[in-house]
Amino acid sequence: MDFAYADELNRTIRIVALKHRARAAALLADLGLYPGQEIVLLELDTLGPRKQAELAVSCECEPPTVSQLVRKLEIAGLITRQPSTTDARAIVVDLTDRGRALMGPLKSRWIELAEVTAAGLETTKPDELLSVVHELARSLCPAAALRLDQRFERRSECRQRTIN
Amino acid sequence: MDFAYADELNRTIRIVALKHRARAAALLADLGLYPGQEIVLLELDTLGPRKQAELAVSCECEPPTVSQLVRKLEIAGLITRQPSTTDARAIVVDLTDRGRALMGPLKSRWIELAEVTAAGLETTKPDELLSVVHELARSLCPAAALRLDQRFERRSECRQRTIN
DNA sequence: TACCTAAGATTAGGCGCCTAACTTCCAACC
DNA sequence: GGTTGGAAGTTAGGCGCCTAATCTTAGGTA
Repeated sequence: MDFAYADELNRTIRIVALKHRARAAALLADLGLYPGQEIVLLELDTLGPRKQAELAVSCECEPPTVSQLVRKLEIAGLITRQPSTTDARAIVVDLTDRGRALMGPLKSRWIELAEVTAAGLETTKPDELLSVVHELARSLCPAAALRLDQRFERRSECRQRTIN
Repeated sequence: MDFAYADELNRTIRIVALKHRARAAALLADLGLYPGQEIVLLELDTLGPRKQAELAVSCECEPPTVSQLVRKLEIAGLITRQPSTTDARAIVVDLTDRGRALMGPLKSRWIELAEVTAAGLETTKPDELLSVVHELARSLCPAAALRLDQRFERRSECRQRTIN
């Protein structure tokens, strides 16, 4: 691979990463959330109460990160942390009513973020976009991509069919 | 747009962002660099000595960020900071010999990062990959995408031609 | 000349994210 | 039943990145 291509690819991915996060930050700001926290909330909403260790896996970040995220979300009154009844080491995290009440607005911002992200597509179709980004994820972290596959099983099957 | 699509798109982009940065961190670690610093060095190498304000623009980050990056790179002995002769407010940053000596290894890691990133592509061709990611950048931050266009003028013209 | 807006840079403080090191507890094994 | 290896969680410290506020200087205008 030549340097020019590599440079452009790396730079562009970096910009997408930076700006996607910045957009998220702007959209989440008036909910009192910082980017990263929304993942935890969305996770708890769709999968139910979970131990922090499980959250770390499904949020694709390390235990210390989830530890801090969860602490601040608890202070904000959006989640509860209760020691597990079956494992004295584990802590089970769940949404509070305030947290659940936030999910509506949060989900609509989440959709808005994706819309803004895909708004400038001209030659690329939505399915193709998802396919390409997903291949990137698979390339950079097979384990994470696999977890994404499991989560979005039906859609990814559809994509497989249209590709083959 | 439905929530399932938005969720998958946002999550996947987030994972790509996280893992791309993690890969960069791993590759840069034994050069004594942290991700973010390489951009400054690459910038100085290709564009020559520049004021911090200019670096902030071309590195796509804010002045305080560049201020800290530059301070640490100076401590590391990779760059110099000298007050501008024409503007008493400005500081001109340049590579030292040690910094220049690092560019070879740095560029090869940069290529390696892009190779790893694109290694898992099956159905997507390199040009298509760049095109899609670039459309994402354009969508999220037109100004940044425009600056990328100027930087990689020839390649982006080629892409335009193959698309139209 | 004096003024005043804007630009360049820094500091302070906060966020997510990481690794390394530590504590507590589970569970399997001798 | 005591021992040991690993899992869950936290703390400490460091990184890039951000916004807001501050200071100094540049450069046009009254």
